[in-house]
Amino acid sequence: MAKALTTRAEDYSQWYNDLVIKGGLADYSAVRGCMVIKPYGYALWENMRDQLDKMFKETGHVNAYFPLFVPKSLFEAEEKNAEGFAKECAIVTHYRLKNDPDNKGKLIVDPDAKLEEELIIRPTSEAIIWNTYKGWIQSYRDLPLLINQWANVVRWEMRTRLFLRTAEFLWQEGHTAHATRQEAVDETLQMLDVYATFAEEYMAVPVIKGVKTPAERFAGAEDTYCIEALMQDGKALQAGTSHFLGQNFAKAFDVQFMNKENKLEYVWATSWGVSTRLIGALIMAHSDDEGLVMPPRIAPMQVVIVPIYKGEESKPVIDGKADEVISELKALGIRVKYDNSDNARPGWKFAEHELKGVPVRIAMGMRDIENNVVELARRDTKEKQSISLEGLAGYVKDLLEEIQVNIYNKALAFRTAHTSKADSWDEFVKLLDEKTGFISAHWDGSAETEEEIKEKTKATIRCIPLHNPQEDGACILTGKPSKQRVLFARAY
RNA sequence: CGGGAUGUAGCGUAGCCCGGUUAUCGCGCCUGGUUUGGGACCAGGAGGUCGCAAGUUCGAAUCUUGCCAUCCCGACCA
Repeated sequence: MAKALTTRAEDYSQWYNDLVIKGGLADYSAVRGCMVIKPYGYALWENMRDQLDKMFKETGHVNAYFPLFVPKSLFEAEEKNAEGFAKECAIVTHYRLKNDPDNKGKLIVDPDAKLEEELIIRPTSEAIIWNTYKGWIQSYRDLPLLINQWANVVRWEMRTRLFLRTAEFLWQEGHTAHATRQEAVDETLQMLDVYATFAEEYMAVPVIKGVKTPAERFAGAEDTYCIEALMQDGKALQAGTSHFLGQNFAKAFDVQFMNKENKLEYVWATSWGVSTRLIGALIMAHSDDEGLVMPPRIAPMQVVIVPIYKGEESKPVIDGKADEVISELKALGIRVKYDNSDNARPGWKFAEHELKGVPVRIAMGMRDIENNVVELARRDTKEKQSISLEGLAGYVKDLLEEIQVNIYNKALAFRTAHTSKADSWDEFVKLLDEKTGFISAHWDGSAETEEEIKEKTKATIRCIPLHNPQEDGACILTGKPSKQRVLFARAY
């Protein structure tokens, strides 16, 4: 029991930290508020990224790259956007160091190397991108412009948490320009669907699509759409956002195009992004007290094979059989690792791969080979069974799909069990404290009420779900009339 | 930036109140060997600016002051 994990019940935050660090995904770095993504965590991110990238390309987008630095004058061009991010920006003021004359071996900032204009390290790239788009768009023939960027951004957060909120994080940001409002709105909703599909079908995390209230809206957007996921501690996590930016950025950066009628018009814009925060969502949605649970479709390792040697003479026999199984699995496109390292015994390897969340484990010893079987264990249910070597690869392929579906259903059942309706303030508070999760309740639509509910309970309106049924009701706080329920939760 | 706590080996820790040989223990690490069906065992070994600085003292991990860092709770947030 060398690597005992903290359990969910003992300390949820510690459990999460243990999973990230001991599961080998990431670690704290020497830089305050930043993290190091370790190879296993990065492999997971690469799988997620590749799939998302494929989906972006299928919907007509291309990738490009824009500068890390945003001159302050560009940054401040769209006022609301600038104001929204101003409090969390890292700023470059100088471009040179020099030897400290008073302290040998130390460096100081060279006061002669002060920049005339400060550079903001991008907290998001709207400003630099729209400044660039201005030069790319003249005619309706240049539209739509559908570009995505894979990048890092910096937001100087007060408090950080691995994957969920770090000072620097990896993400993708799509920035599109369209000739009409409708086209831009359609794009915004299309990308929201892409995110929801990715979350549900690949990450096995059920999400609710919705629109944010004005108070929760992205700085500079006309509408912010989001996908909201529920974590096992009953808190919600915003897993992705898609913004309809209207003509705000076009006007701020003077991006106009000549339409078919030979008239100048401002373009319509969207932006949308998901980040490494998705990894945090994945961890908290599926993992258990034994460790991570990786959804097979994006798991860095889908299958691990552990040989169980008995005496030197068994090694070539087992290795030989394992080689056959590995080539069969690989032929079906399955990511498989043969863990024949000699520095850990089988029990240690079992526990280690459970901690890392590998969906399927195959154990092979002489006993199995004599009977033409292997021991197959699935991570999601912890079930073990003996399976014939005949047709094993096909069986594993089907099993991986079954596991994918099963962990999605498990997460969905959890969310269903933690989604309730509240029709009075008392009921609302009670549900929030005792049952936790999403609470569907009436709200009078005012920012003041939203704020007061937040102050009293720490619960925020996560979203107004799309295709929300309309029904008459009374606001849980003020009793004023309301036309629809909105989704409340405490959130990360 | 406000309130609270904590800094001892890669990790987790004892010692501190009440100053006194060579700083404790576990895990991990290295070497050799025996092992391998749920986190092996034996033998040997390496690893420390006790967060930093100053002070008190014959003597400081221990007491005092200052600084730094981290964590938790707020505010902020993908």
